[in-house]
Amino acid sequence: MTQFGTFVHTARRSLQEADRRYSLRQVAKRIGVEPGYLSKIERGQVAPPSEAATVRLARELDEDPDVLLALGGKVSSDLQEVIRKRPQLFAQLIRELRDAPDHAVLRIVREVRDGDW
Amino acid sequence: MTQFGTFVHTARRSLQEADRRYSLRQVAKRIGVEPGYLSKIERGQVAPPSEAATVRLARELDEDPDVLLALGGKVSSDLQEVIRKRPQLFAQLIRELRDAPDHAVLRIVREVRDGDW
DNA sequence: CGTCATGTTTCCTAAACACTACACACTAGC
DNA sequence: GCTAGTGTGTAGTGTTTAGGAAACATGACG
Repeated sequence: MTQFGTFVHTARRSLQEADRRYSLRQVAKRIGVEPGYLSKIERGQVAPPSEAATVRLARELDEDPDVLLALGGKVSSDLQEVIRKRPQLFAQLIRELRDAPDHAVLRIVREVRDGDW
Repeated sequence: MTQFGTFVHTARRSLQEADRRYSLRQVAKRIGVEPGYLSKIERGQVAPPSEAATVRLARELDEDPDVLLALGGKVSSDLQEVIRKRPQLFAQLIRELRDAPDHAVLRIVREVRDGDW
């Protein structure tokens, strides 16, 4: 699970090259955690942070929150809520799509967005 | 969150009417928890149990595990795993379907099952 | 009456989670 | 050389999760 740390570290360093406001300390301050904690996160010395902190971090680093949450082994609670409201329906759908290729899922997304229901 | 307890209690009582093997104590024993604990669960005196225990309970009471998990405020970890493997794709899909009517989602499920990708 | 079996109550806890506090060592720039 | 800023190491904290143990009260029935 050090995927998370590496990803964050890399993303931050990359931003830091161009802008020194992306030091570990400053990022930590902006997302509201202690520097020592962020340091440990980046080096995988502790588990990925809470959902809230992960989302703040993703925003700060201009990364997709859902992706970062996934790397942290989590699923956004608003997605979970959608599923919990109609568990049978969504459980069925998601299991059905487990092995579907990306393009098939994408086609469905578009189909739905063009809202023909 | 006493929805969970009430649901379990009602389901168990209903089974118990026809079959006295569905006493609280016996069910507790079969799903591997202490009677006192199940008692508290049914009366909402404690939070819903872990995913594993919830699934065992659902099976025992012949209820849909996904539904019972939902009542307990959880989402099955195998569903979460599917999402975590392709977070952007599934996050998009699920958010798109948040307000879609049941029949629209069902149509998609069927479409996918008839696997035309 | 005694003894099962039922559900309930009280008290306790081990482990995991999500962090903070603070001192330390290094370096970069003026 | 100083100081402002950088990242790191160690230790400890409060909270939540997920229950277990054991005693208690009630009723059924043989």
